[in-house]
Amino acid sequence: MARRFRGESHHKVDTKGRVSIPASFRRVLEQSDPAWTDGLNPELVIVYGDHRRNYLECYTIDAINEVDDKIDALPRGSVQRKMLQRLFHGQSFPTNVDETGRLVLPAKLREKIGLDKEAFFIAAGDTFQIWKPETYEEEELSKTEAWLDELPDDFDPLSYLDGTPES
Amino acid sequence: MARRFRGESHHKVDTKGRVSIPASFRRVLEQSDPAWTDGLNPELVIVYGDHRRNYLECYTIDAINEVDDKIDALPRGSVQRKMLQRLFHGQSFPTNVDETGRLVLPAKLREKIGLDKEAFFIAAGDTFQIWKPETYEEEELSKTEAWLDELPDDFDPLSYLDGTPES
DNA sequence: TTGCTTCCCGTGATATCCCATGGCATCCCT
DNA sequence: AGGGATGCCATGGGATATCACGGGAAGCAA
Repeated sequence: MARRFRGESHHKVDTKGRVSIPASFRRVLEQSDPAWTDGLNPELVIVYGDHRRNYLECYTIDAINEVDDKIDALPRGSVQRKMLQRLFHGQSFPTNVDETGRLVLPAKLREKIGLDKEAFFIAAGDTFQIWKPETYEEEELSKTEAWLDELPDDFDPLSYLDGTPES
Repeated sequence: MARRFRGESHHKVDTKGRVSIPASFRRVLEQSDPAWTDGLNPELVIVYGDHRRNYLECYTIDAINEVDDKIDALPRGSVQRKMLQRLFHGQSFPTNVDETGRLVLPAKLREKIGLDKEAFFIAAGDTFQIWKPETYEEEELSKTEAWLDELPDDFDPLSYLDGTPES
């Protein structure tokens, strides 16, 4: 397993759809792109998914290759394979970080998640996500809170790490 | 394995049946045509299939060669071999991208899938498909949704990748 | 001729590339 | 510990190349 993304931050989106990605994320993208060598710009794949997904998920080359390999392993013609191909091959956008460490998000993608002047980045293991800040706050934070509220006051999420069965 | 197609987009079909291929798809077609060198126009094979298929499936040269090899490996005279030959050799149309990055779809093919003024392109692994936009939206998107709707709200299709048993 | 197909040329709209700047954090020298 | 000097980082703007798309004219066949 290559390096992991870590952290969260906000960045401006300019009129051309350009947005700086967190500098630390760039290091991970570089390490996880087999074709990358010093001086080059790392590639990545943005999966935007169907209409109900309201954020962009960014995959390193290693991560997307892993997904592709697994899709290839599914039986040709199976529903699952078709669906996953549609999701990961069809509803995705391959791109690369530019010279100055930015990503350009096509209008289509910005509109899809309602991105305007600002974008919110958050790490998620070997991928990271791009959200419209308002969406994230309203939907995701409240979800997490609701989840935590259901648990006993003194509950420590860490206990999940050791294979505690789900509630 | 050569490069993969990725992404989806809409393009105009003019009165002559010409339609631009997504620029990124062209790069894949070039890489996957053994005869291609800079300046040339890549070849490809359009498989249109029997009457029940309502889209066109486009194969790179490498991809179609792979299919052909597999067909050749089947026992001569077997039903499977005959059917596959009919589908991939008979019901297909070899062509090439033109100078300006377009494909010319003969009237026969356009009529078969009801193509009119606009075409929808979507990647599917090592091939891509051309749909009449309305057909795709009505038939395929609803299928995908039905599939997703059956799943729990917070279900991630990715979990299929790790050998989760079928529901 | 009438209808296709093929080739060549033109054009507006993006997308991409290249260059520029202000703000921090770090390093280094004294 | 001051006080640059240095370098990465986030952001902006203009120039240029590419793309999607349309139209005309030549070639060819019925």
